[in-house]
Amino acid sequence: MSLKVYNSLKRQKEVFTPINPPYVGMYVCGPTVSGESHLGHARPYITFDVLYRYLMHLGYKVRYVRNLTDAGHFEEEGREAEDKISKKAVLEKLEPMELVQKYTRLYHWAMERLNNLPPAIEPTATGHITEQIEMIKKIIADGYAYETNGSVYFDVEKYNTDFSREGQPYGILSGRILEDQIESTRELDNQDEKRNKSDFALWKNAPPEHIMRWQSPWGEGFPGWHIECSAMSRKYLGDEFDIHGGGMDLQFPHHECEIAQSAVCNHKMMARYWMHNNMITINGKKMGKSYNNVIKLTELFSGEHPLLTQAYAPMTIRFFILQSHYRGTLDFSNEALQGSEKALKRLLEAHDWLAQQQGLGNDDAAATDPELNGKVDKLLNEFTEFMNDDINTAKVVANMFELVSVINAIKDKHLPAAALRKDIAAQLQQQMKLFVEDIFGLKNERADNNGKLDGVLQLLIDIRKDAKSRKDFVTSDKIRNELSALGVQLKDEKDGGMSYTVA
RNA sequence: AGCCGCGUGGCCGAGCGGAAAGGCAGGGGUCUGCAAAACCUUUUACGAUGGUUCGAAUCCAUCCGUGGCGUCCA
Repeated sequence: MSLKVYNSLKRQKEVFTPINPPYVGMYVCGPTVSGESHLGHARPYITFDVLYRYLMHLGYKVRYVRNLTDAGHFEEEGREAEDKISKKAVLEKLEPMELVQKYTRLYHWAMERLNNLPPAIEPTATGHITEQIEMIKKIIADGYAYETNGSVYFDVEKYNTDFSREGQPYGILSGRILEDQIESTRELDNQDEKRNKSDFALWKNAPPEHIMRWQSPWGEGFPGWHIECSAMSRKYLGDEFDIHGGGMDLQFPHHECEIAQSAVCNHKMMARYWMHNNMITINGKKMGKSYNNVIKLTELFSGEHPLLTQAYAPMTIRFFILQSHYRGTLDFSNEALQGSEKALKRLLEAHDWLAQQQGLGNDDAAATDPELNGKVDKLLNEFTEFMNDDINTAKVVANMFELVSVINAIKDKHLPAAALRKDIAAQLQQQMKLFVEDIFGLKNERADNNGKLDGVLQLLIDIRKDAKSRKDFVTSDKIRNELSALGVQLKDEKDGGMSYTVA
């Protein structure tokens, strides 16, 4: 059975066939590092991280490219118009690079906390000005762009006319018809510089106070909003690559413009499979700057935001996102996050216990419970089946929980461990580890302290056991309650054992 | 205006033509010195109205609500 993904370009699920197996090229639109990442940004990065991990698990050699936008229309968050910023930045001697570095570091920190693997290449727009200029020159030379007052615009109408004949009209990805849009575009700055309203900027002339500027054949300026992705994906993945991903809101105009620019330069549809994740909503609305409903990742991790009743761990966020399918909207609320927090805790505790077991299962297959074996086997096999069906992590999670019930039943001896066949038990351990840790990237966030904490707690557990055996409940309760107040929960187990979890 | 999309229990979410996954919360129970955890068990749902079909949450139509794009934003 092979992997199928929903291709936005074709509006249907398709079998994934790489252009040059076993190599896979994947480009995902990264953040603009002029501000902090928020919960909404976490979704595409987690979604495509899981896809990246899954593709590698399938044996593909993946080159994952995710850009950093650090040039162009730039403003630090919390401030207003661009020119004000530039002026203020000049007055305060604030280097654009300072902003970029600050937010890049924060972004990398958040990605690591969310346990997203770093992409193979993380190119920056400022590092590829030359490539962008070269691409723009080529587009002008071919007659699909024109210069006005030091700015360069892409001629969308000409492109649409010519490339429609090649079966690639402008709007092919988002299903828009150019004629329908011409009437509908709103007023923008410098609209009079464009031949048509639907034209978009490839290069913008920089006004004197603009602090980010580069020399170009058209004077000092900065690149347009879409050209970097065309230039950088081409440089690192070639004229035609396998997967292009990003948020649904980028489909139009960003990805549409990328396609047009690349098509002029390479005469190819740049990517075969276009994958778009849906939005995270908060009270039903997209989380975004313009709605003033943004919860930054730092705020989420610390709990410091008026909309938050508590802090949420990065793994809780990751799990919350994986509990839904990436193409559906996901609605944020404290109640939902709290639900995920508890669910994840239960999943990881069962998973940890399972991972520690040795020699689980019964050698004597005849003495095992065929119904149980069949159930576990089926649930495990479906992991792959669901992932192959357009990365349905929600269904995989559902199966994981059915297995958690089985695992806990064995742990608590409600089910005899001997009911499970040896090979099924081994498969259970192997598959749970593979999917929970390697593919979903979930891990216990217990602080790593070289086992010192564990030693200390083991001592307290021994003292408590001792006290209990003497029926000295004052002492045993004191240990339990005071540890609880410190965020360490002791759990008495069936066989007289004790374990703990750190909140 | 237009172009896409969505509306499933208290909450979050799968399913997308054949008896409504899973998680959280709530109820009852087992276990426990008491708890917690765990396990068992259980209440509650397909926006509305028509249609197609032997059969619809799933297809079609209309309506209502709502979101995204359209404009910097994942």
